[in-house]
Amino acid sequence: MKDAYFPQEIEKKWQKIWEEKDVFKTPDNSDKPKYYALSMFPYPSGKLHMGHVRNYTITDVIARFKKMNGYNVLHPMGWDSFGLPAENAAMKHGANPETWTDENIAYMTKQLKMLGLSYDWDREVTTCKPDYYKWTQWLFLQLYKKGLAYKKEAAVNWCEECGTVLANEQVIDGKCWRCDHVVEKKYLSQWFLKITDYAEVLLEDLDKLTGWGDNVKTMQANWIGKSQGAILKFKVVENGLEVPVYTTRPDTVHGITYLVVAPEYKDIEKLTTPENKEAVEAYRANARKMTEIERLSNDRVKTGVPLGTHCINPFTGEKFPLWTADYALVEYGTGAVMAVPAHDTRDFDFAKKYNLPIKVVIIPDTTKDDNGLPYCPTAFLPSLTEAYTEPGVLVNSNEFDGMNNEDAKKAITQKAVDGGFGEFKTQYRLRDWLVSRQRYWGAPIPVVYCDKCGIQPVPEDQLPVLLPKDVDFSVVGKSPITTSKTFINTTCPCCGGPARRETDTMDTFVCSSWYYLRYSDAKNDKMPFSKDKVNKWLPVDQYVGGIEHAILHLLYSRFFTKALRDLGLLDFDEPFKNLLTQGMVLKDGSKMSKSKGNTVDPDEIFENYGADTARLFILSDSPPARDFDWSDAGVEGCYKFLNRVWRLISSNADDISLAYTLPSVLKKENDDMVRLVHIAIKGITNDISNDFQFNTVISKYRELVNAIYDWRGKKTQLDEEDKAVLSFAIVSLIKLMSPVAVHLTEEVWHELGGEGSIHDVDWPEWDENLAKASSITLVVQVNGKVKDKIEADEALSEDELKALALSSEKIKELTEGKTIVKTIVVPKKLVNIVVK
RNA sequence: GCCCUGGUGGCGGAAUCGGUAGACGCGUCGGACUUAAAAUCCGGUUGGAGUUAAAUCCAGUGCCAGUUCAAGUCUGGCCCAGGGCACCA
Repeated sequence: MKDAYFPQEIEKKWQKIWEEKDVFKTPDNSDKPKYYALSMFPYPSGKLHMGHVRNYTITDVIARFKKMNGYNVLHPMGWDSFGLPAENAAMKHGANPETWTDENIAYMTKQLKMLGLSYDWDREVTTCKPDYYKWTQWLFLQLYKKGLAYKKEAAVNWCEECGTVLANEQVIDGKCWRCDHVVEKKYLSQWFLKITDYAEVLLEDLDKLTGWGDNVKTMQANWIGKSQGAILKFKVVENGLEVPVYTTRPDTVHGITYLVVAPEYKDIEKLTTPENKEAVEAYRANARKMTEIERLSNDRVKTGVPLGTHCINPFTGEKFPLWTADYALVEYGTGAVMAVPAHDTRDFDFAKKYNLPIKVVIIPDTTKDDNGLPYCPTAFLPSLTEAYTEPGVLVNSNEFDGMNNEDAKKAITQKAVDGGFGEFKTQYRLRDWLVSRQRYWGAPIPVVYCDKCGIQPVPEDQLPVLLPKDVDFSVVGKSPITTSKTFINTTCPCCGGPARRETDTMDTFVCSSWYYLRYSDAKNDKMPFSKDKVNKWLPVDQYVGGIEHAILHLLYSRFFTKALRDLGLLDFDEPFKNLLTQGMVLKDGSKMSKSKGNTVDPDEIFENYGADTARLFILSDSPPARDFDWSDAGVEGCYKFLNRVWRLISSNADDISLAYTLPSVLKKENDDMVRLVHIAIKGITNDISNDFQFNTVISKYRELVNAIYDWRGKKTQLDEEDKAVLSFAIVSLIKLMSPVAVHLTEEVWHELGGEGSIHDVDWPEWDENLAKASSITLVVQVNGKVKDKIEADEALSEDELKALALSSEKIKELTEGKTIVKTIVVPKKLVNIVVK
């Protein structure tokens, strides 16, 4: 065995051998239980970044650990390869998006192999290849036939920079998620997937996801945004029309003093009197001009204009005016709001500004005010400098006076139901998912338009609808796909007459909403996947990826799984049983990014230190879920550690044998060493099993290595027993390290005469009786403070421990002349003497 | 404003059940080896008091209370940081 560690040499060698010998193939049929470990697949942007390295290393170690523990592990990889960057690169360099993408995939595949990841490459999935997007299109058609995909004219988010519409989830603070360009509203006819049909079940089933973090579940719950309330309908005095409002506060209905409709409200013209028409039109025109960001900005002063018409409150018979104001949103609820300034901060601000009346109908739930006088609404009113939004009891509310406001919500809505002017209503914030994109590099939406027959799905036997190659990427203001001479004109599948193809492609998030299913049966050319295989492998046992997909990809995938279950394509209802959201990789306290110039190129690390160092380091300093601060010194430290491991083994190689036999009775120092190995096996196994705490796993590698060095350093010559102990320690160490330092351990395994691959051996086991020190350190406290530590036999009884503690000179001194009130004994650990 | 996560040395972080706070590493300081450097090895490193040196003592896990023989850990009330949602009625 060589004296020095040459990672570059051994890593290349083993990567080649593993590939030749198909070490990481996953058989579909096996007696072992299945385990599906999955990393979020990457967009082939060009090169791997450290975030990828972290993500894939975490999943790889999990996959290898599970394999060594007797599971048949599925650990695949693929490419989320449709999307705008490829198209932009094509426009910039005059290349084809496909060529650009293929080159990137080839380069990144090489990098993934250099990292020593245990993928079954036979299951590779590439979303931009026709053999994959054929099935994306097929699934779209199944959704269409079920009424879950539909086209409608709607106000949609438009990014001028990207030249396409965006889903709500892709608009962050009013800006495009990809390019940060301000998003505008446009009225366009677009394709949607009906995710709102699943709003309730997507929310409810979050409870089933016990293997997900609360942060992600809360984000999804907030995004779905369920609220319980009522629809109340108000008759317009002037023309008899009805204006329905959605409210979560039906208990405040007696306090309505005006009503607001959004500027875009559909019936707003009918609700406006001729005298007010001009002012209302001007206000609406102004609202249209404003960007979403301006309109939603929080500190904006509220504005509005009266429409001139009035409604009657069916509860009180009171007449109140209608206004339009842009603090009412057309897309939420009914687009109209009942205003109760006394009990809503927004209405309060508005009423103050326009001098509208404020009527108190809820007061704090107490019978006396600060002066000991009974509360009354008129006394409460002058003190009202802001809306009272807390719980309380009703006043000024006829028969509901004195009722608790929570009870009143139900009672008042019930009265509206009985009177025919209202209903209970559950409202969600979630909108349908806009999936059409006016771009080239995506899966074509498989429909055609016929003047006679309307929208027609492409027959399934004509799939895939291939992307045309004869396109001009230099066009501005429209999708390159529209420049194709061969793509657009086709025949109607229904009447055979002339028809046009849909030129929009699908959001890439559609492609990525089902890729994890395809891995179970990646080469199927009859179906997206067979039901047997998908049911066998899914759900994913451990999914690992970035928190940035907390809503987007993870919500869409959950929706897809539920929809495909309802289509009968699979039998489970959640795709990802356990989710690990890894933290970001930081450098100098901020996220690695090209613009900040603080990136570290994985290639350089592989070249200078080897993949094993990179793997070890990326797992070492922080728990996986937390952000990880990259430090060059830290990399250096991990490299030194691997060298230290190498030297430990190479300098003792002649004394290590894989076929060792440990005698049952050992010398004291050898017994202690064996115990330390058992402690390490137990600790490392538990740390991996328990939330994948790889940082402590690695600190335990170091402790074990330090202990073996210490033990060895005390011996000048080794007898047979010593050699067996050394062999046991070293063999255990390399097995424990094999999921992380995949190449080094394989090399050492073979240098020591091992057969096959260390990655096929079983995970070491520990003996519970040996996984602890031979004696205990008894901690002696006086009044809860540590005062002495005594080595003791662990077999001692409580009374013996107590006696031992009291026999300590130190304790005698401290307790002298004082009364021992109480003595607490924690077996095998601690004695606390309470004195006065 | 609401929700989630977190707050421990110079730094990353460790501490199954409430039971030795600071494992392991980085950095740093000192030493060994060397003509020298690198590499390697050994030792110190929470703060304060104390001592020639040690022993030893006191304080200490964001803040304030509480429960307990014992609190980083449990309870109540705050403060701060990061993230998510938000004129959503």
